[in-house]
This record gives sequence, structure tokens and C-alpha cells, in this order.
Amino acid sequence: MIDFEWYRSFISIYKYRSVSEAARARILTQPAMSQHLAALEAEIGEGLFIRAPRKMIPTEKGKELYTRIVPLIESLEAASLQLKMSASSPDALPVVKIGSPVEYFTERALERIKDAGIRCYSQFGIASVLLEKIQNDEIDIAITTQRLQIPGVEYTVIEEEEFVLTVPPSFEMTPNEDIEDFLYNQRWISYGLELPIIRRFWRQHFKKRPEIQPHHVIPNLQTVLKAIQHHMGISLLPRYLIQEALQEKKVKIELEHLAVKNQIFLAYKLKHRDHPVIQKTIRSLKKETNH
DNA sequence: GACTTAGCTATACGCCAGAT
DNA sequence: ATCTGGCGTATAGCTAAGTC
Repeated sequence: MIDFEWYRSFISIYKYRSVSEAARARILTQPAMSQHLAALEAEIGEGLFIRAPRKMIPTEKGKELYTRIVPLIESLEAASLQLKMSASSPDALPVVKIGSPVEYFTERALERIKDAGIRCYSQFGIASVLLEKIQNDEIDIAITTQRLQIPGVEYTVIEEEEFVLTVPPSFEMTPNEDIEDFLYNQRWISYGLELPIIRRFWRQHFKKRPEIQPHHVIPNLQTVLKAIQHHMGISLLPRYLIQEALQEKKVKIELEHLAVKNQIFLAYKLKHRDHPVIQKTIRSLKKETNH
């Protein structure tokens, strides 16, 4: 009797061309995958892959099986997921549970999802916590700046944000001094003790890790901006976040050519990728917004 | 070219939850 | 209480790639 799971394992092996990779993606062990495949091959009575060194090459039979069953399996999975998601409120718009850093959600994500035709149950948190919630199916999609390797979780880049040196309007650069020395002697406000972004900034431009001690640590970028306005120090902030303060001349940008880029990812379970509601949400979060 | 290392799949076997 | 299916651990066997 053919087991539905064998097909899911087969599809995974086909996509990754590797039993081990497929096992990681499905959160199973390699032997389990190997047995699923062996069982399916025995049932069909023909090899589905040629076992090449470090590679599984699909046979003609394997290719044929894949093209035939993939649409069927995916529509089955989509149907059951859809049912699960709409179970609580059959007539309402579908619900997507999104986790995000509060700043990005407020400044960027909100206006992209407003017309997406979904209901959004959101929560805020740092990358490691959100990714754990993805694993436990507590949230469907996480917006994150980190790409931690987790079995069964896929990432897609939605935006490249640019961090610029943001300072109070009265701040003055001394033109002759060495830039690194000058920056070293400033009062830095950091998002975290381990100097995220600032560390990258230093590495990128001065080829070393920063030896600075943050003057203030404030784990919220909007609050960091306020702190700069209050002359509490300087920091690196994403352009989109400081737009308004910039226009109102409450802060200014210095050394604009030294901006550092940072990628924003969407993380979601591989098995949810083909679900229409998830796809719709990903599409809207990727949409360009004009400022 | 010989040897080492690392990575891959297949197999043997034991454990455990669920079915009977 | 016993049986059974499916998973995990350990491991064998193979090969590519790196090192000398």
C-alpha cells in the first residue's frame, strides 16, 4: 500500500537532488528518507534515481512521476492548509500570522499589507525568537534580518535597507581628522550591546572590529532616532526610518557615502510555500513602496 | 600516486507509540 | 499483553577532493 509520505519524500529528494538535504528540509533523518524512497521504488518496481556520488539523478521514470504527482500533492496540501486557516472564521478574509521587528513593521510592512486582502495577526520580536515561532507554527511568516539555517525553513529577500550615519543637526565634522579616529571618539547609541550594524560598518570601511563602547544601548530603532534628536549621541539608522525627521531638520546624515546595506528576509516553512495565502502575503511584502 | 578527510547513501538493529 | 510500523542511532561502504 503506497504511503502518501513516500511521495512527499520523493518530491523533496527530487528538488534537492540529495537524500540528506531532503531529510533536513522535511525534518526527518536521512535513513527515514532513504527508506521512503526505497519503498516507493519497490512499489513502482523501477528505480527513480541513479545513485551518483553526492548526487541523486532522476531517471526518466523519476522525472515522469515527478511531473505527474507534483501538482496533485501541492493542491492537496494547499487544500488542507486553506481549510485549517479558515476553520475559525469561514466567511472572513484569511488570517496570516506575521512576526516582525517592530520598526520595520511600523515603517515599511504596514502600508504594504493594508490592501493585501488578508487579516494580519502580528507580533514583534527579535530574529531568534521569531524563527523559533516559525518552527513551532506559532507564526506563518517572519520578517527578519538574520538568515539562520533551520531545517524546513526557507528565506526570500524582500528588501535591502541602507543604514546611514545619523547625527543631530548641530553635529559638526572636523574635516582634517582621520575619519576612524573621529568616529571612535563619538558617543554611539547602539541597538544592542554586540553593536549590530555598527560592527558591520566598521568592518566594511576600516577592515576591523569596532573597539567602541556604546554610550547608550536602546533596542528600538525609533527610540534610537529620538535619542539622536535629544543629542544623546549618533548612530546608524535605515533611511526609511529617518525620512521625516530629516525633512523637519531634526537630524541629518553625515558621511553618506559610507552607508552600509542590510538585507531583510521573509522566513517561512518550506511546506507552506505554495499556499496561496502565504504567496499573496509574500508578494505584497515584496512590493516596492515609493517615498 | 598514496593517503587522509569529508560527505554521501544504504543497512542493521533497537525503541516506542498506537493498534489489536 | 502483544504485535507492528516507522523512526532514530550507529555504522559500513563508497567516492571526490585535498594534501603531501
